Amino acid sequence: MTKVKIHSKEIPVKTIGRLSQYRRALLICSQKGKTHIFSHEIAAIQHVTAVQVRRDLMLIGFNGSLKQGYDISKLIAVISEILDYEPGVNVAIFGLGNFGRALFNYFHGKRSLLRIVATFDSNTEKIGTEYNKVYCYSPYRVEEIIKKKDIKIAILTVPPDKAEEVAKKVVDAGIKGILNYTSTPIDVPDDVFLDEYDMITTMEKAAFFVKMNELNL
Amino acid sequence: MTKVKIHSKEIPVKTIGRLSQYRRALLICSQKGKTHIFSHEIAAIQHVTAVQVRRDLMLIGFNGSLKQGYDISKLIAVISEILDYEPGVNVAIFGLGNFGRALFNYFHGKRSLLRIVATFDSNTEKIGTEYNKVYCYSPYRVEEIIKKKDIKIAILTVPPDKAEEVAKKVVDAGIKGILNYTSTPIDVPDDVFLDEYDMITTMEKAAFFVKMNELNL
DNA sequence: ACAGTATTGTTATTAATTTAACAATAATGA
DNA sequence: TCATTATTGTTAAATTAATAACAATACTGT
Repeated sequence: MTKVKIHSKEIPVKTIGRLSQYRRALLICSQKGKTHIFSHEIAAIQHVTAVQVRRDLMLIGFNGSLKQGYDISKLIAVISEILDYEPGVNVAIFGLGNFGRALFNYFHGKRSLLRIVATFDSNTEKIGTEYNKVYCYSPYRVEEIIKKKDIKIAILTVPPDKAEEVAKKVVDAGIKGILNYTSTPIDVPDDVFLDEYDMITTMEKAAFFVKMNELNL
Repeated sequence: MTKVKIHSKEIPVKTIGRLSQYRRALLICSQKGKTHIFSHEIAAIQHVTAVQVRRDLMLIGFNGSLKQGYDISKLIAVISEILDYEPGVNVAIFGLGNFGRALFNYFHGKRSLLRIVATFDSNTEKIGTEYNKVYCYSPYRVEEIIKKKDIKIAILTVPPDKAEEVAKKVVDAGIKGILNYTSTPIDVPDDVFLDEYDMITTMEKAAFFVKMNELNL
């Protein structure tokens, strides 16, 4: 899926990602008391080009004024209208190791409409405990809890050899979005959103560039 | 930077990333005793298309045989020739919170040529201690240690308001690759590799898709 | 009043990436 | 022997994304 329809207009998924970034920049500016902002200012904060900002905002039909630029609070509202989903989306973390806990903390309270409402781990010492007030369940209860708590997004930080199995299980239970942080690529049906971020690949790319850098100079 | 020269051929950076993925798939197959593999098999493991695999391998000049496909160990060797950098690249983690430690563990021992040789944290309780045998230094010693230990890649997991400052500092000290896991976008000179992964944006994208999914059905 | 300036909104162009198409090839088996 | 099959390697087309170009506009200062 590369494009999405909003107000009967096709919008690239990449634009959606940038809108989220723009909003973050806008929220910070808003907190500082700023009321208006120019495309090149947004661009500078999120290191994209000003043209791209204008293009993205054009796509969602948001207009700025020539002398003041864009009205920050209105733009936040419009972006939120697009991105947010009242009354929010419930999220669960699968695998409560270092990574899982780190993501939990990284996230905790940052977005009121995205709530981590459950965690799962196969370690019997963790099952039944609470981490930051969120209960840790046994893997046996995946289906039951996903349905009962209406969980729609799964964050996968399980060991690589468990990734596929867990992915299958959560999709069957009704999960509609997976963030896969294991090193195992997984397959999901077309109607499930999948993001896979693989740090090892990223590191290898970085190392490759270091090599290029040194060999070509 | 979108393309790279290898053997006087232009190779897209995206291909570099996929080569890293292919190698991982190949290593697993190799361990299972498999000696040859078809493009569609690699494709299935890493969920890309077979055409793309063949195209990527064409770009690096690797040939398979018509009936057996690609020789796994030779392909691993060729990819390693491209990606790896003897005698390895030294890496440091900046910010030894949950996230930093998680990345450390995730990584530890996975790639012998990519070594985490130092960590930095401003917490005085952590400074001077060792985490998994790797020393934690004070931020004051960034420049000194980067140079002394020949560190080339920085993983940033510091608080968002410190990201830019730390980035500037490490670039000045000679870092050539940054993996930025803070929520603050940073700017680096053209010759420094930068990867920014922002989990909040990703989550918001996932939530957006959940919303689309439910509204359109 | 009017030239100069800075910015938006939009179209056009270029670049990058992916997907499709297909000839070439080698093995298989009737 | 010769059609069938499965696969590679490569070129061509299509798609997607980013960049550039520029008219339109509204404000500023002279």
